[in-house]
Amino acid sequence: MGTKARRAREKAQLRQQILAAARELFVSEGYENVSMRKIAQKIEYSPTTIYLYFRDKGDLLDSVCKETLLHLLETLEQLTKDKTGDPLETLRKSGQAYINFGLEYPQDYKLTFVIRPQFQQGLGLQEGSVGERVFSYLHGIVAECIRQGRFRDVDVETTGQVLWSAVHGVTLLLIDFPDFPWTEKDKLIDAVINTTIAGLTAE
Amino acid sequence: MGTKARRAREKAQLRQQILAAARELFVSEGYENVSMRKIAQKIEYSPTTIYLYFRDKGDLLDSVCKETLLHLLETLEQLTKDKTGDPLETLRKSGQAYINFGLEYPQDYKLTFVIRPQFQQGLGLQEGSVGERVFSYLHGIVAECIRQGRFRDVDVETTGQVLWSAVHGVTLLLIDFPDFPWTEKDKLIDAVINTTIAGLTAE
DNA sequence: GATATAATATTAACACTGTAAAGTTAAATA
DNA sequence: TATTTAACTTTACAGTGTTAATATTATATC
Repeated sequence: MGTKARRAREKAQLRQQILAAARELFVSEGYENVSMRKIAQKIEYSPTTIYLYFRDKGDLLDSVCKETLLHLLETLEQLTKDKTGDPLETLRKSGQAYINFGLEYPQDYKLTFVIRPQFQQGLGLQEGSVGERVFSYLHGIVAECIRQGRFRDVDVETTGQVLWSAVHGVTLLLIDFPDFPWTEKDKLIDAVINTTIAGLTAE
Repeated sequence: MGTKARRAREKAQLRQQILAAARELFVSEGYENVSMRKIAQKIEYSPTTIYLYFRDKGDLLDSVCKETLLHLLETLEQLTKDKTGDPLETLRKSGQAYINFGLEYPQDYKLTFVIRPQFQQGLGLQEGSVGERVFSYLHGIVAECIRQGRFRDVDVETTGQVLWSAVHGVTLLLIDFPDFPWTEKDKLIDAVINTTIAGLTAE
């Protein structure tokens, strides 16, 4: 009596196929240049079939972004499997990883942190959401730095938000203004991270 | 024989009227939710008349953003009329002013620094452009700080870009994620600016 | 195996989009 | 007054997200 299970599996498969097609097109053509019809064509279904799996185009975007956040979270957590070591160093590496993620998948990053808040609402940060988990990851590291007395300010929230501002800022600028006469990219990234951490530790 | 002059004046007037209508709608409804027809209706002309004054919707956006950059530049320059005083303090005030500008006109800021690079190309930074003038303003202050030996790094470009990353980052985050549990807004802004400047000055 | 039922996919339609081309009207020049 | 020029509008096209109605297919029941 596994037909039911098989059907569910097939349904999930098609859903995933739609999602993959949507992501590919969003990334290559830009969210607003992708029509439901284009996505449908790519998966060889009629346009309205998509609506059986997703509420609307915005829901499709939401789902793509959720995957991206999960990917980011995994990338970050991978990095800090070895809990040992200086938390300041962990923070530095996490910042690097965050920025690198953004630059490696610039369009995915923009979809999640720019386009989505523009069309939908902000990040879903409700209890247990992926977004919330990314932040508690950051908070964990920052809290450990504070616990060891490495930071001037002892406010985890503010400190975390300052860090986020810095990495988000440089990531978006590098993505959005590729023609700007940046100093050598890696030098700039290092400078942003070092400056911010130095500013937080300075007595 | 002032008819020609009057006609030119009228033409410029209508252009300005279109621009004003476009800005109002872009700001209140969002760029992608504004149609040429809506703009036309607002100024009580037919939709295609706009095309006699602007190449296309993107050109309209460009022009709106150029005005915004000019407004930003004036705001910043206003602030530093009195050249006296600590350049570090000037930098601090400029950072504050930049962020405040973004938060006071969030949609205009996003149009210029997010939407435009998405639909058109980046900032127009060619010689003498408004964008270029904003940057040379920043460079001037940073250069003075470096001249007085206040910064660790002596690279004007990198230092300027680090500062821009910080203020751009926090501005966008505050605009894009209004529901995020930010620490008190002014506290965060102060923290970003103080941290960055502290990081740049730390020995 | 035939039939009823449920799941899945499609077709047709609506009101809207940016913008190119052609047509119309009013003003300036000759 | 006739003609050219400028300003503006009408019409049209190909495309958009999405809903409602319809059709098709696969499963469950007899």
